[in-house]
Amino acid sequence: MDEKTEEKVRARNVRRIVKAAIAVFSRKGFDGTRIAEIAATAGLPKANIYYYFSSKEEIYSAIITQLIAGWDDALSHIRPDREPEEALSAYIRAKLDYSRRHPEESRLFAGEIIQGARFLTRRDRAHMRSTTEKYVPIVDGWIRDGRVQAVSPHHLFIMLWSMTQFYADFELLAADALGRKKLKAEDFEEAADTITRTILDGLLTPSH
Amino acid sequence: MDEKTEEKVRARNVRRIVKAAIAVFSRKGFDGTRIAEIAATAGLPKANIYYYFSSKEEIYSAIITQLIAGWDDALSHIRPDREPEEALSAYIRAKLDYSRRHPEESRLFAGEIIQGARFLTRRDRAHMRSTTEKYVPIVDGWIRDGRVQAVSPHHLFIMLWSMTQFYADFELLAADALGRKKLKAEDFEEAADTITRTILDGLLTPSH
DNA sequence: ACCTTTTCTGACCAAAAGGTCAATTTATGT
DNA sequence: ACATAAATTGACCTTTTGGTCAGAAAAGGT
Repeated sequence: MDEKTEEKVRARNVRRIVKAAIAVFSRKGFDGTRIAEIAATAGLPKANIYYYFSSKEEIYSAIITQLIAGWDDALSHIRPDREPEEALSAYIRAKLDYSRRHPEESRLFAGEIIQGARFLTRRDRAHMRSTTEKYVPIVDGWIRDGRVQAVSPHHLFIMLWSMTQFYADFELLAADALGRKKLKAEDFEEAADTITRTILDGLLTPSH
Repeated sequence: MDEKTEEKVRARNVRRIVKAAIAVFSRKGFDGTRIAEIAATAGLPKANIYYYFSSKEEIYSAIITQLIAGWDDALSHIRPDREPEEALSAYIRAKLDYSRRHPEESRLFAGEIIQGARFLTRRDRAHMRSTTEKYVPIVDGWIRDGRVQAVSPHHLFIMLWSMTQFYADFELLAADALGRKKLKAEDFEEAADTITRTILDGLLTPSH
């Protein structure tokens, strides 16, 4: 093995292929993606792709599952058993930050959902569902304690999710609206501020 | 002509084809769509499609342009030179209502943007841009008059757009989150209420 | 009735794309 | 050094697909 890295050949190539696949799938969608293009991007001959993956769908599904796990990691450090103000503000920032740093994965996933989640497994869906449900009682608790207005936690999460995703998934529209060619880090900053301020002001009960 | 309708054959078939194409494109995306499937959905032989349209791209582009015009119509009756409360609340409801009634077009457009707006013409983009810009000074005026908090109008529009689109574009996620199989009209109602209340409470200055 | 224009459609084609395979090369353990 | 397993790859196959076309059938006008 004359490679510098100690990494096993298999692991390295799988990683290369997945990375290339994310780039292509996110730009072209599942149907628009050509295995030949993934191969070219990864710098491998097409047949070699099929040595590691048995089909286009297998690559795609692997990416989706890995991506959902990534979201968990990104959000797991958020401890919502804190002040609603802090917890929500941290959530918004973390989510927006994740969208900014992983726009390709974000778009890939968005495309998958828009087209009916053809390859999203039952397990993946259940996993997402249960993650949401974990946070619902916390918000309900805040409402019971009179710390936040009585809103549907589910709709609240949908609102937060939609706004934070938008800047990555529809970057093109957001950039157009802001008169930019491409979004900058400061645009994400301003987005976080605006969302946080508006939502929190609207949500927190006057007494706080 | 032994058809009952007075409609010209050409107009009728073009309409049929476009309708079928919207259904298929929205589910499969541009690359995933097969002309044969559009033909089958429209109840016409494939070759007949090519009598009316010269390529797949032509059908697709026609739909996109028509769709953007539709948005204008849906939103033109909103007169934002009213109270911010009324204007924004009407905007949210109209936009959400449009999303609910035209989910296919909505998703078709979302897919197009996510994949880099490959077929969105310069004119279409400019048109969208200028529509946004038309509303910016109004919000700025509200801020100057101290009626709403000082927020970036652009980010505000992005927030409104993202939330109202979400229920159509990512209906699957929203339905999962709400524990439904498919969104009902009442879910859209509740969404409108939640969004309106939260955003307005956060936006309006305390004195109002 | 006759001519012109529009519409219709089965058959066909070339290119593209997912996937296969057998033969070869490279790594690994002993 | 040798044997076995892992990795590589060009050539190839099959199916799919966007698009074409020539001739037939309706429609429309006079």
